[in-house]
Amino acid sequence: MKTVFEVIAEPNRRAILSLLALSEQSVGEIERQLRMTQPTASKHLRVLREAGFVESTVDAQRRLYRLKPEPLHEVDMWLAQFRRFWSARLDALERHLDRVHRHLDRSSIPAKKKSKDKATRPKPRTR
Amino acid sequence: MKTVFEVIAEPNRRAILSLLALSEQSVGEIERQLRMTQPTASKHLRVLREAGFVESTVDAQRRLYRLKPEPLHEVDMWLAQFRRFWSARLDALERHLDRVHRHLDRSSIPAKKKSKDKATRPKPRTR
DNA sequence: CACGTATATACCTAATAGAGTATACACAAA
DNA sequence: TTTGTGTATACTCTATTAGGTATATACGTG
Repeated sequence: MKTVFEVIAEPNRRAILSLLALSEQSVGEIERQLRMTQPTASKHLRVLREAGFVESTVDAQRRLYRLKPEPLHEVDMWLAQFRRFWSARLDALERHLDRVHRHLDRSSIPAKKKSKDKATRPKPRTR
Repeated sequence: MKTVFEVIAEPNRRAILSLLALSEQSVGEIERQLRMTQPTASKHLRVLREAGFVESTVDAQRRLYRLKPEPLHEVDMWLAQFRRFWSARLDALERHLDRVHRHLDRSSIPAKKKSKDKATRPKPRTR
């Protein structure tokens, strides 16, 4: 079975998920709103269902699909390890580390964050 | 160029990103830690670089790669539309809506959240 | 310069995915 | 039962992708 990341790599599937985030939809409604053929919609829904992103209930001839959040939550948790790189709180931390760094350098000229100061890089070496 | 979602669909690339979340690494360090051949590492790094996930600086023969957060932030923002499905705050909202719903139904027996009450579903129809 | 190290790239191949078309199946209305 | 509607699936075709091997390029050392 596909990983959650492979599942959301496909644009039509992401579109279906966004649609289902608004409300449950039948296959036909999805087809029409997203301008895809019926087999294409059904096939993507199958992938989403098998990966746990959606579930369906029968309503006469129709199948009503709705979102199940677990796999998306999993993606969210994977992202956790990177959040400090863009959260506002890190900006503050970075500024703090910059200040400390400049202090340790005893440089009177305030260094830019992206300083290419040779001394801070590991020595070239041969293995 | 690949979408951010296609980029992170590949497990080796996700592993590289996780590694770079810890600290910048040379190609050789990535190869060894993730047990991939050198060309494989270089090729994945190229994809990551072209999509803006990483940047590299030259250090003698080595290239040091480090994370750039923008594309991952983009994924995070895409997820926003789904967060209400798993956030604690929604649980409260759902309970609230359930209460309201039961009240409108004038049902004396507390209905379960997943009630399959026919009356709440759209009528079958022919187009 | 010759040689070793680090990385990038070209080329080939196998596997896979997604679209399209046709068809099967389930249900409902007449 | 016949017919129309809604959905799933089988089959085929094409394009893309990732890995492997070989090679090119850049740099450093002696």
